[in-house]
Amino acid sequence: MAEPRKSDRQAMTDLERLRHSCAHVLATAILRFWPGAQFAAGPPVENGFYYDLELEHRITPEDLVAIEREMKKVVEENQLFERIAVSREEAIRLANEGSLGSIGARSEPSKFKLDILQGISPNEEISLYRNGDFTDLCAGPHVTRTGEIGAFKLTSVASAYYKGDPNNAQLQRVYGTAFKSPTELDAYFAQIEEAKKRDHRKLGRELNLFCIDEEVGPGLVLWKPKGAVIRRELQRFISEELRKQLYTEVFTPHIGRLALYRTSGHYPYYRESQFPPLIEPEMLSRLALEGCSCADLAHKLEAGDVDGYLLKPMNCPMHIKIYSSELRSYRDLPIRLAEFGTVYRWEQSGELGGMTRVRGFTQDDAHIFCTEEQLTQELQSCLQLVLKVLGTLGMHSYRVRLGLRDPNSAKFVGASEHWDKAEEALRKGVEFLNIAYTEETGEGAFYGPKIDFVVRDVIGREWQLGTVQVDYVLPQRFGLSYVAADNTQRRPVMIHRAPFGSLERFCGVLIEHFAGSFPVWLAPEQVRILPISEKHISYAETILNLFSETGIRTTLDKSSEKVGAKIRLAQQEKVPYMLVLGAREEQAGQVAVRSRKAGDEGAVSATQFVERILKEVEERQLN
RNA sequence: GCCCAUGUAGCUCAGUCGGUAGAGCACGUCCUUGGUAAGGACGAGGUCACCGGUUCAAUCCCGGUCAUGGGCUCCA
Repeated sequence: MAEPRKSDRQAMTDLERLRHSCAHVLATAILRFWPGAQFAAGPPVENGFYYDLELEHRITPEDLVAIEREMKKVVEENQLFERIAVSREEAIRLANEGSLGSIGARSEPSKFKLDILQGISPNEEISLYRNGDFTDLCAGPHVTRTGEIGAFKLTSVASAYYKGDPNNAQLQRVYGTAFKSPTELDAYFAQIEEAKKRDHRKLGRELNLFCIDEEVGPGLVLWKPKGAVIRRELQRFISEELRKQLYTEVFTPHIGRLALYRTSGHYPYYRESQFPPLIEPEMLSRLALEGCSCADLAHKLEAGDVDGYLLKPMNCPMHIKIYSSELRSYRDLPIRLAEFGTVYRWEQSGELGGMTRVRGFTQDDAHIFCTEEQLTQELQSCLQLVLKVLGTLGMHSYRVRLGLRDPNSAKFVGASEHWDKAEEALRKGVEFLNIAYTEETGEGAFYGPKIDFVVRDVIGREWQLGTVQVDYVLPQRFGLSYVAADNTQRRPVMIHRAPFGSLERFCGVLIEHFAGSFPVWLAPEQVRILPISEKHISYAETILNLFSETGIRTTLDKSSEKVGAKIRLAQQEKVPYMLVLGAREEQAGQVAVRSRKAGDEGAVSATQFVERILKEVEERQLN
């Protein structure tokens, strides 16, 4: 489940060593075209390697072809990779004369290499690697000769900031991949092609699940009838579980006063990730008369001189207000408020994509208000719920991340003793459930640590789905309290949790997980009736009515196509069950069952088949 | 937001070295009534993303905008 984290270079696998060496070959080839290119870092990555470089010329896809040809030559030259240990002074001297990440000395120093050198600790040995006439500052290791790189391909060029910091220089990043043999390379690309077929954006369109309309807005999902069925079934599933666990459901509006989010701290600290505030019409007119500029308005909003409404970026402040609307006793706790709450966030335009990264989404949200003593137990229940959800859907390839605060970052608020308690409670929770997890600093929410369930999509990107978070900060900011047994006012602790995370993202991942072939309980269309000819339509309608009355989502294909064509269409649309109805079935009162997966299953009585489907739905079978 | 690429019919894509466009699938009508992955004929469909420039003439060349895709950054 958990990926081994790439740490020290000595731990490089053979494949990583090969790919890292290929990055050097890439640099060698690029320098033959542009000797002045400044190289930064060129590590192996999950599916290949890249090398970052600064170069005035923009590398085009055509350039990649030419570079690839040149790389082939370097491989054919079968150059020896030679390790050279040097003193720090010598390395700095070479960097200053431009000889690192370079073919020979140059007029400009190797500035990135120089900077990297500065970061190497004094007790660490500094090494260079040379292949042919290309020398690079590099800890290695490498393959022995360039000829060992059996097969490679450059895949794309993108931009990246030096050391990932947007304040640094913007570099060009050339991506590629490499394998020991051409067979493996081909298999890799074939697998990518295969994965693309289950891309939720493609399937979402083909299966009419959802669409995103330019005029409605980027990152705003329209759930079409078939997608809506899936979403409704997922919501129903969650609601059932919540009822069992004594949650209560609430509804809250989509907008709220800016003041609310000032108290919570979402505004103005996260204002760049929110839709800008809505200003009351009267206020807007008055400001216009005063000749207020946009800059003034922004300033007034930030300073709190002008109020407005915010499209809600989170549900918690509203749920907090429901909590504080009554006097609470320790006897009432825990109070568990759940809502499928739609929130809006201004995600950066370059980050939007399909259903996995959107600007408006619905969380299967809930907030639990409890005493500190109840915290551990509640966290365990929440984590169990997430596991139940993922288990029911057969999703087993996820990793669990415990997101902690970064003590050096100003992003995190709240007392450190609260963070410690919260982190400890979460750690206990995952350990109690015996889940493998990794701890990552800086991955916490601003108000507290969290457990995230992270999955990968078809192109290997990671997405956070389910999340369980502990929060001491918001109860304090909103002055929440309950009356304890000793008649003192105590502060409750809050848990934020969402087993799906967001319905949009979860559905996107789910489409890919099932490759569009949803289990019966989720399938938008569960049964399609295929009469052999028009003569059998009236029998087909009888069957349709019988099925529809039981709540089974059934349709009838009345088209004048032959059964073969009807079957083909139903298969393409991934309908789990087809019922072929002709004279034989009509006479016997039966239905000929064909399943999406197993094909022709023979005839059974209609009621028998209804029972089978109802059972599969009831048990949420994964078939 | 940044870098690169892309934008032609509902979908997948051709095409025009500048003279306002084409295929397959889907869709509609008709014929066909066929037993487990494509029966046939005809037809309708496009301001070639949008705005501006160059030109006698722009879908094509140039500039800008928007959107999509891949990265980067960010992510409550």
